[in-house]
Order: sequence, then structure tokens, then C-alpha cells
Amino acid sequence: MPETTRRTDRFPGTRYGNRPTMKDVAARAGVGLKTVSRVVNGEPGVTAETERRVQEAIEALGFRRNDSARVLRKGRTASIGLVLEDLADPFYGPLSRAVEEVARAHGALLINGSSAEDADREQELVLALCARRVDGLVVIPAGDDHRYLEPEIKAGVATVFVDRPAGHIDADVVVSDNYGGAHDGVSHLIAHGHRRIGFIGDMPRIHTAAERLRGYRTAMEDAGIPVADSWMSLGVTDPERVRRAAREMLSGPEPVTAIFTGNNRVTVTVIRVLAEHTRPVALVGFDDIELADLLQPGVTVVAQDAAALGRTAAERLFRQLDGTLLAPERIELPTRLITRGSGELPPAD
Amino acid sequence: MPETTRRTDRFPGTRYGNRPTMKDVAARAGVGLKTVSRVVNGEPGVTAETERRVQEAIEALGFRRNDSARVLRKGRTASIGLVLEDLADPFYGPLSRAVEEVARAHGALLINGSSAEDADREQELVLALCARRVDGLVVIPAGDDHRYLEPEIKAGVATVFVDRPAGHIDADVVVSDNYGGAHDGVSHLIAHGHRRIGFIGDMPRIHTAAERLRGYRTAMEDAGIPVADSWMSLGVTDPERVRRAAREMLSGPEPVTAIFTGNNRVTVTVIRVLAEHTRPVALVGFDDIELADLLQPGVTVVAQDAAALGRTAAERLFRQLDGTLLAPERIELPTRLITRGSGELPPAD
DNA sequence: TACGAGGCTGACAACGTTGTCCAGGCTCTA
DNA sequence: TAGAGCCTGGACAACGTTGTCAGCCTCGTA
Repeated sequence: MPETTRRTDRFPGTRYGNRPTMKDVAARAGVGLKTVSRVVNGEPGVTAETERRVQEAIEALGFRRNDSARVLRKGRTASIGLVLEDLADPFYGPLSRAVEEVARAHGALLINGSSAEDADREQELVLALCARRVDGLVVIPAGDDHRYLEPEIKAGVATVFVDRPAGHIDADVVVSDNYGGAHDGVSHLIAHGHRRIGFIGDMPRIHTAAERLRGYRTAMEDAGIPVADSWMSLGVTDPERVRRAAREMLSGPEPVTAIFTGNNRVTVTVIRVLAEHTRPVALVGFDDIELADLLQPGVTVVAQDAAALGRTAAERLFRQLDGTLLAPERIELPTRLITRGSGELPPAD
Repeated sequence: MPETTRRTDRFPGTRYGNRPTMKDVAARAGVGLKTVSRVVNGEPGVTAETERRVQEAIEALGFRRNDSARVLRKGRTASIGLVLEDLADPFYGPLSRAVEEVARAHGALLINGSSAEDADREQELVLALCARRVDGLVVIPAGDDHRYLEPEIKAGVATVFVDRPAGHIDADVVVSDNYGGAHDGVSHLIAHGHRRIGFIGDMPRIHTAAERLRGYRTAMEDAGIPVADSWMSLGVTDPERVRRAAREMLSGPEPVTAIFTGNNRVTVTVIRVLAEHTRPVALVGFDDIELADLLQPGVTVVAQDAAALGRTAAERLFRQLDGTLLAPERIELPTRLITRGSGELPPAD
């Protein structure tokens, strides 16, 4: 029975049960505490025979090093935090996975949490992660003021923002070329003869939404097409309202012949609306969606590389931790137009 | 400047930078260490005036409690681990999110990792989580021997397996009714007149795959239909081989008129094959897929409730931690047949 | 006025690990 | 054979926090 058994009496709430400690292992192996530490960490300076005895004791007691104590002593936790909007969103799965792979390559674990698009919850999560002393943070911001992070960053928490820039602080950020992608997508529709093109996107206070809107506006302007207010629907994101917005654009006095959708969720809903619609309407969506190629017609999209966003951000994070990184920077990854049919439909008035 | 500044000189590797500690806060506020602890933890027995002074010092120094030290002292980490196959798989997103929500409701953080369907990596991850002293583990097993977890469970790490049962140990497990779901799906095809029904699934050493295969076999048997070997393709999972397997079934001497697919990835590939195929072939797939309703025809599926799996497992985990839970149990959640068209096509010979 | 009760506060040890430093035993050489 | 140098092992403090406990101060009451 390990020496530490008594503990439970004093802390009935503990869940460690009676985990053996290095002290217990040392006692059983008949060696000093530090010798056990050396064996566990593969440090040199231990005879093969002593090592064998220690290993045997470890085995017998089922000892496992307590990393909390280790962290306390060493100062590094070898873990990083990832705060995103919603793990269940198919866009974030690959991103999260990419961050994890990079972390793994650096021997770090990933702690993550969903902000549910709520600024307070984002802050709560981030600060909880800081209290855990994660070495670094990858944050997909929900809020637009991140000054609360200043003391943390000053204290050495590496931080990289992804998908949207940080608010009111100077930090690394990795984003997609939202403006350029939207510009490409809308120009593509224009090149196929469309002039009355609708836009359905999120609230412009969200950075990505604002940039995509700007891409739409500029592409129209570049082509010399004045935009009617009724062609734009902003801040609309729940399916029911998207559906209504789409129907209005399609049936107004100046009905659109094409729609550009600002994110994957909107795209899916609009596809449903168009499926019920008799007149063919062209569609280009921001973000790729699964099975887009199997629909009739295939859905033309402006695709972001979610995995690349995550990978780039995580790599930058670890470069901050290495100390090989200098000033905060903004990195923009290109988007890719994937033509599948829906964006190449001619205007049908 | 906080007193702990010196630290950096001694441990140049540390990333804490110079984080103020409670000691620093105490010094600045002119109070004792324990008083700071009381304020930080909202314990009673502190005058309003003293509390104000402490809060002020906390603010000024940017202090944040070090949870590693707290954990070491208290014994509970208020974090749980989730080990799954691949975060990027759309099936696991909602599951992971559901686990997170339950954890959040219990004030715990979620640490997760992908095993990449590799048994060694699963073990490595699980043990790393145990070294962090997570309070509990939710595991979607990749390997089939979990005896390595015995000392951990004995030491008090709550453990729940999801989606597939644990190997060689007695532990809580939450699974879908894979057998029943597959039986329903295949019976549905039979009810629509099919007799030559193909099955494409994963290796039967994977529990879910074996159960689904059993559902297929039993449904056929129940209908008195002998199964030709050429109708079954097992252990096939990469797109190229699935494609080949499907084509062979469709063109053999006894061509199938319907296919039952064993998981979402297989289903997607088979949909692609059928899209190029002239003769209409019925299809029912295990697992729901996004946009399945928008394809022509809509894809009939046997849907699992991934979120419910995660939620149920996590709740059980916390009941283990509460101590309100008794013996390990196996919980089976029902599946649901969603008819959308592809499963209702009549046989076309 | 003296005394006890109760409210605040702080000193101290402990959580399990690792870095530092020293002791003792060995080998090797002059 | 003595001294230098190396190798192995252990004692001890420290990481930042919390539980225990004892001391002090104030207030009410006899």
C-alpha cells in the first residue's frame, strides 16, 4: 500500500484516489526520490540495475507522473488552447484538427472550447485557459475587443487569432482573403452575363462578413453596375429569415438572376430555396460544402482552406514560443473558386 | 515590479514571463497571502475594505490564479479528456460539442485529441491525459485492448466509452443500436421489393462494422434470402476501393438492385458511383449526411444521434464523478430511419 | 471592568515534482 | 599509494496554491 494512502482521509473530495507518487516508488525500489525522477525523465546518471529496480516499482504500483506538479515546477504546460465558435460546424472540424496535428508535432496537448459566438463566453474561456497556464492560444474571435488579453500576452502567453482579426490589440492574425474571394465569386457571375446579383450575408460587424460584402460591392462597382438596396440582405443568418430574404430578391420589382451567399450555412438554405424555384438562378457561395458536386447543378463556391488556416496559425504560435518570431503580422491565405455549374448558369429573366 | 521577477534568471526556459503570484498581490495590498486567496476564491471572512485593497492590487498587477498549483493542492483538475478518431469527421463534431456542453455545465474544461484510428496513438493520448490528471475520460476506442487503463480507473479516473465498447475491461459504454439500425435499413429495402442487396462496410474487427453486418445478414435471413458472397464487401473504406467494389456488385452475374452502406464515408462514395450509373439502384446508408435531402433522389439513411451519444456519455461520466453511479453499464441509443427517396426506389433488373 | 464569543487575519505546512549541490565510492594515473 | 576525476545517488528547496490553526481585536454582557 503506497505511503500516500492517508491523504484521502484529509481530502475526501479528491479524485486521485490513492495515486502512488515518486516518493512511494522510491521507497519500494529502495532508492532516493530524485533517482526515480531521473528514471522517469530518462535523464542520464543511473545504473542499469538501479533503473531496472525503479521500473519494476513503477510497474508494480501503477505509478504515473503527475504533470500538474511538473508544470508547477517547470513553468511550461506543453498545452495550447483553441477557442472557436462551434466545434459542430463543419468548417471548424478540419481547422481544429490541423491545429491539433501541429500541437502534437510539438509535443503539446490541445484544450478547446466553443464560444458559441458569444463575446462574454469567449473571454471566460480564454481566461480559464490562461489560468491553466496554456503556453499559447489560438483564438477565433467572437467579440471585438480583446484588450482583456493584454496582461496575458505581456506575461508571455503566445497568441494567434484566426479567421478574424483581434479587436484593439496588436496580435498575429491569419485570415482568408475574404475580400478577394468574394470579389472573384461575384466577378465570375458578372462574367457570365449577370447584372442583377443578390448578396446574402452576416452582420457587417463581423469582420469576415464585412470583407465579403466589400468584395461584392467592389466587384459590382468595377463592372459599373449600380446595386439596388433590395439586392442586399445583411445580418441575416437563421434559415427562416434567409429563406424569406432570398424569396424577396427573386420576386421583387428588379428580381436578381444570381445570388452570392456569404457563408456555408446561408448557401445551404439558399440551395433549398432555389430547388423549389422554377426559373433557374445562378449561385456562388462562400465556403465549400460537402456533396456540392453531386447536386443538380453542382454548386460553384469560393473555397477557403480551413486546415491551412489552422496549420498556419498553430505554426506561427509555436514560432512565437520558440522566440524566433518578431512583430505581430497579418497573414492572408488565398481562396479558390471552384466551378461546378451553379455559377455558370446564364441569366434567365 | 512583482517580487517574483528574479525567477526568470534562474529558469530561462520558463514561459510564464513574470507572472505575479498571490504573494506579490499580498505584498502590494499590504495583507497576508491567505487573505488574497480568500478574496480570489470568494471565501467569507474578509472586510469590504480589505477586499477592495486586494482587488485593486490584483487589477494593477494583472494577477491571474495559477490553476496548476491549485490542482496540485486540491486534487481535482476540473477538466475531462475526450479521445476520438478524427475531429475533422463531421460525425464527431456534434459529439464533441455535446460533451463540451455537459462539461461546461459542470464547470470543467475539455481536452481532446484525435487517435487517427490508431491504437498506439489512442493509448499515448489517454495516458497523457491521465498524467494531466483529468478527472474523467470519454473515449471512442481505436484499439481493442484497454487493459492499460486498469490502474487509472482504479486510481479514480472516471471513464466512459462511446460508439464502441472497451476491450477486455469492464467499463461504461454508450453506443448506437447498430445492429437494429442496419436491420431496419435492410428490411426497408426488402419491403420495397429488393432481394439482391449489396453491403459495403468496414472491417468486421471494428465493433460497429460487425454489428451492422450482423443486422444486414439477419434481415436477409429473416426474409429467407440467401446472400451471395459477391454482394458483400468488408474492410473496404478508401474511396477508390469502395468505388471498385460497388461497380463489381452492380455488374456481376447476379447484379444487386440495392446497396446498404455501412458508414457516411462509404455512402458518399457510393452516391458518386450511382450518379454515373444508368440503371437506378436503391440505396440506404448508415449515418446521416448533410444535404442528403437535396440530392436526386434524396438519400434514405439510418441516422444516429451523435450529439445524444456525446451528451449521454458525458452525463454518465459526471455521475461517476459524483459517486452516484454504481456498476458499469451498456447503454444503447436508438437509430432512426429517414426516408428520402433513394431507399424507396423499386428494383430495376 | 472583566470575560467570553465571534469575526478577521496571517503563519505555516503540504500537494508532487524538478534543479542544485554535495557526499561517497570507484577508477586511473603519477 | 595518494590524489584527481568521474560516476552514481540523495538531501533539500522551490514552484504557487489551499487547509489548518492560532492569534488578535472588537463588541456585548454580567
